[in-house]
Amino acid sequence: MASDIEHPAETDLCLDGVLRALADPDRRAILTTLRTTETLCSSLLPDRPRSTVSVHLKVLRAAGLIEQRRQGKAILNSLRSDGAAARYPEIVHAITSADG
Amino acid sequence: MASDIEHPAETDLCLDGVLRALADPDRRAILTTLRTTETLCSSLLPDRPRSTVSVHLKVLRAAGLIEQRRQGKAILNSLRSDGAAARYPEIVHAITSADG
DNA sequence: TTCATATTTCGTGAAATGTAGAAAGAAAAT
DNA sequence: ATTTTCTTTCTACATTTCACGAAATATGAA
Repeated sequence: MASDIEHPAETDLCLDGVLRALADPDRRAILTTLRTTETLCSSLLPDRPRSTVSVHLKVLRAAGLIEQRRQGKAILNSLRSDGAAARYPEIVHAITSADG
Repeated sequence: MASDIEHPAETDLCLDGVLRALADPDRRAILTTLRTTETLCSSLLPDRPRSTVSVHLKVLRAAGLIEQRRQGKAILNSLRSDGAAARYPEIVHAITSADG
């Protein structure tokens, strides 16, 4: 059973989704972490339950901001360079480099 | 009775407020209009009741994105250059110039 | 002051979002 | 096949957000 992780095409992204995804401090914190390291779901936001972090990651992935790929049992999360960052380069760069 | 319109100081602004204000299509449409013309509340978003537009303007003002000043009976809305645009220049510029 | 204009606030309901525990899914090791 | 590990979905609930009409406020004119 291939557990495909769905990543939207760049053309399916919309500014609204990107901005709503970015309008949450926890999700921006996730992006800040991913800027320097590929990280597992369980390592991001240690103070939140896994299910909560998982939902945040789903929002970020649907917005085209991150990429998730399975590696063994775990799933590696990283910034996605061909998605929102490609379609709205200035916006994504400005916000993800603004720090928290 | 002076009805002061409160504009937050630049130092009181926060990224979260700015991004949440920008994460709404109607509010971004307002900003797009204000980019070229000072406009009355009643002229922005003709398809929405005044009360709704008024709340959007309040959110934008609290985020430091717009300035409101009374002129006679009406209130003129314009982009604010010393607020969010000064504190988060790249972000605000990137988003407000991305258009819809 | 009374009236007209322009906007804001209030009260309410609908929709979206965030949180979290429990159960289920996916992959590797035994 | 069973167990273990990591993650996601399910389900429920609380909070937030948004929209709208009605009433209230602010200003200028008659």
